[in-house]
Amino acid sequence: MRVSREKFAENREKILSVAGVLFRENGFDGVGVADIMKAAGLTHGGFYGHFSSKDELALEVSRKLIDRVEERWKEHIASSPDRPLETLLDHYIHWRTVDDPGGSCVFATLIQEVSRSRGAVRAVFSDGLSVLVDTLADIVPGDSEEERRANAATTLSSMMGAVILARAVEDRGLAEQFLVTMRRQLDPGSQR
Amino acid sequence: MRVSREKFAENREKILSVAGVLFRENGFDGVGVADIMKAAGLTHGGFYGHFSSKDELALEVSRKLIDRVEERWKEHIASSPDRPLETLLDHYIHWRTVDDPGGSCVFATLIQEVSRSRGAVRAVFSDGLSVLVDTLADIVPGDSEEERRANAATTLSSMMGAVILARAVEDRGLAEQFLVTMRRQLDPGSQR
DNA sequence: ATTATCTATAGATCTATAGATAATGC
DNA sequence: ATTATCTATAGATCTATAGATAATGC
Repeated sequence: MRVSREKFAENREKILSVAGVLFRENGFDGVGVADIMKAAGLTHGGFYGHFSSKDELALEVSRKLIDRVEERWKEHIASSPDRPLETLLDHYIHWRTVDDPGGSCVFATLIQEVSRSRGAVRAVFSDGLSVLVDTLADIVPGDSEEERRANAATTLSSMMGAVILARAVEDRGLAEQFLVTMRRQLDPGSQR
Repeated sequence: MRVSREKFAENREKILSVAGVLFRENGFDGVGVADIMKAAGLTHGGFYGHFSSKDELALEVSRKLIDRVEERWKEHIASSPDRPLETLLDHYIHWRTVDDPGGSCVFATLIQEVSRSRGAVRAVFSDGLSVLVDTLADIVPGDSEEERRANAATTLSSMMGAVILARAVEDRGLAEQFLVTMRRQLDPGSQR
């Protein structure tokens, strides 16, 4: 079944898209090429017409998902010039994020697995975090550039830490504690 | 080759111990039974005389490593009655933790993988986090029990978040930023 | 101390699965 | 792009045996 150039490109996007969800839900090691192709409505063997290996797919997906996080953050910030940090925090520290790992921030789902690895994927994640710190440094409170960068670093750790822990606990009340409490603490209107 | 009762028990502990390191370094899915047995100086087949499955081993190892974290935290706290939180933070938010995933806090290495799973291992991790919040609630500042529990939750997220991110970035300067900045921010002597 | 029994381990093997390749078809 | 196939790997099982433990005897 040969397919048009257009359909080929479409299939490739579909593979990238379903892989993005499945990788975030199950980890890179937790999904197989066959699973991904099945979810994309294609057969196993066809995969290698699009990507030379599962690793290459992981790299492309990582790039795409990290770009998406960066874009989204910038959109939230741009959409609310008078309270950009509050808007960003409202979107990030939220049940939606916790309950939909397959559709939210890659870092909150895959950082640990990636940190154990070496190579291109790790580098992409590492750079992505660096960009997020830079982005936060522009909207976080602080009297000097240095202080703002410091605040950006703690804010990033805290945001992601809260979501990661909220996902880990089975007690919804405790999970909520992680979210609500952190949201309140990071609010620049309230303190610090 | 039969082995004395004592040696048998010793072998079991050795398996648990090397598995504890290898799991933290590579993830549960990242090490095989054969790898673990080899590291323990035994052969693959012998494993099933000690544990009925890899899952059972993962559960025992999880229990052991989580108990160890709880104990360590209590020791740090007991060792320094006038500044328990500072002492705990000094030990946790440290290069030692970042650079030795195989020998430090299980949560900082395996939470994401475990969060994706269901079953006994997940439950053990979940309960473990709950215990750590309780532990922190006793030493964190706050005017009411409620406020202390809230502070405990944010402190836990922040501590772990900082270590997780510090491990993820390749730039040592940025990693240090995550650590040093968070250590300073969480210091009860300085603010909040 | 001898003999019989028991059992932890080694090593081989089985089965399922996963990534990857090759042949075929349109 | 499909379908079949290949190869490597991983968890798990099986069998034989070294050698520890238990029962017996002096």
